[in-house]
Amino acid sequence: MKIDPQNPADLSAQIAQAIRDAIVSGRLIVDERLPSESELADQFQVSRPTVREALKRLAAQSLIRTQRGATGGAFVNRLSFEDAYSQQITTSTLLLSMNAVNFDTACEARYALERACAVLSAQRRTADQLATMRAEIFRQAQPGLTDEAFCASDVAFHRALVDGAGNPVLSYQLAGAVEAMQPLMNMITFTARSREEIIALHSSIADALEAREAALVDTALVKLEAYTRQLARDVAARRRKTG
Amino acid sequence: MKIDPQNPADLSAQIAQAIRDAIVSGRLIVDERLPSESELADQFQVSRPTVREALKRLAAQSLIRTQRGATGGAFVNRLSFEDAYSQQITTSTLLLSMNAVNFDTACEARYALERACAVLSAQRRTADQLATMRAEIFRQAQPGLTDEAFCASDVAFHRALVDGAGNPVLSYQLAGAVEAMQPLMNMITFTARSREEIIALHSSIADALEAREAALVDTALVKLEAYTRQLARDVAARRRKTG
DNA sequence: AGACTTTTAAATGTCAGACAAATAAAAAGT
DNA sequence: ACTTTTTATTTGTCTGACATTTAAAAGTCT
Repeated sequence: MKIDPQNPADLSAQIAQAIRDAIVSGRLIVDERLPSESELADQFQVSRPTVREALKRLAAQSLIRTQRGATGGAFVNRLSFEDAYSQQITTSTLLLSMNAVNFDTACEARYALERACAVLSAQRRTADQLATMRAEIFRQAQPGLTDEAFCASDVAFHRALVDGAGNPVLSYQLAGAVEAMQPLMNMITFTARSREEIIALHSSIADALEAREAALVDTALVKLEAYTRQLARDVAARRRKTG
Repeated sequence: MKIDPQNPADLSAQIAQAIRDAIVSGRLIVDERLPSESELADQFQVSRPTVREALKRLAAQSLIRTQRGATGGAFVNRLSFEDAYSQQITTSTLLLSMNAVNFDTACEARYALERACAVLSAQRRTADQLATMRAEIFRQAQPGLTDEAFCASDVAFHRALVDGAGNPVLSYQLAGAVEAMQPLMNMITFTARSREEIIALHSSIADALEAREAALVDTALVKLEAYTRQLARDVAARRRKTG
């Protein structure tokens, strides 16, 4: 692991990249302890604060974890699916909000991915996952539920649907797409009437999954997508009128 | 923006989180300049190195960029799709390699997502994207092509297919899935015979896209997935025998 | 006056050395 | 043999300084 002191880029960025490469290439393995900060400073011929900046960069990506104390230090972190989820969610959320992604575009992407899961979910969903979905539908039907709580329940419902595919890689990929859309969905304030319609569609999805009918799940999801986009158009139209 | 000095967590992590929250919530907007490191140190009542560690954490997530010089400083970064791609690719790659994800699981996820794109791609692919795919197929047929180059061309082919959907959010989501699998794919050393088969399937995909026949694209992708998994099984079986 | 050069100020990047706090192992004491 | 104390190591933080980059301000020449 070496760096180029002539490189105009930050030393801490170069050091972080060198260590990152070592991890990705497998030269550093999971749970292996990195040299102490002082040793790294010697190795790279830089000061300890510079090394620390590099290590913080890696920590921000969950590539390492640090422990204080006698046997402490920086350890290569096993990137868990959970860590990956949360990173993907922040990235996706920012991407959508900062680039002013069209609602239709985000919606289309989300349902395209979700329908891909639904086929597998119809084959493999567990009784437990189905029960989760039914419970969320029940919660959604409660009168007096706030918009935020309704949306959160919606996310939980779809999360269960996605997890039903029994493929953690798929779940990870979709977590970002589904959750990142929540702020956009929150902008669609639901009337009692539109909630009813959504709950009905959720129910037909659950029914189809219970019967393991992939085609029916797909149909219901297509309808739900169309309805969601319709609601968004209505909100936009109302804004143009009043605003 | 405040932090809790009693919190046992690292001050730099707390500060990073406080600024991150401000960005995600929109209190800090794109291209806005953060206070200088010294000013932040005063605000948070910590030293400048601590502030710097926090800023490096944010820089590692592409949330800010820094500029030196008189009018320099840290600026809120517009997270580009490209930045998001590369982050997703490293995360996905590590996730797959560190968690010893089953090849079948990764493969299933990848093709499920890709088939979701293919439907849209059949409707919207441009002549340019189709030409890219044909060019990659041509490259793949060159004798003497290394395994690495063949795999890279394979990635480019599928990338064009995904981009054909004309939905940047979908492209972003899939970049990780497709590219992260390349190391796993590289483990399947392709014989001349299996290359032929893959090229034939690629051609049928391109033909179907040219004719805008979504169903045919889907069929070809299903075949390609089945064949890929078959190849992986063969390699695994051969390893058990010889190793 | 206008164009060019030099100076200056502000900001990040880096360094050195120090102390605090946490932690586990080693040493001491009961 | 068990408990307590000490000690060494490592990360976390602070202070202060200097280097480097950069743009604006000041100065100079035509």
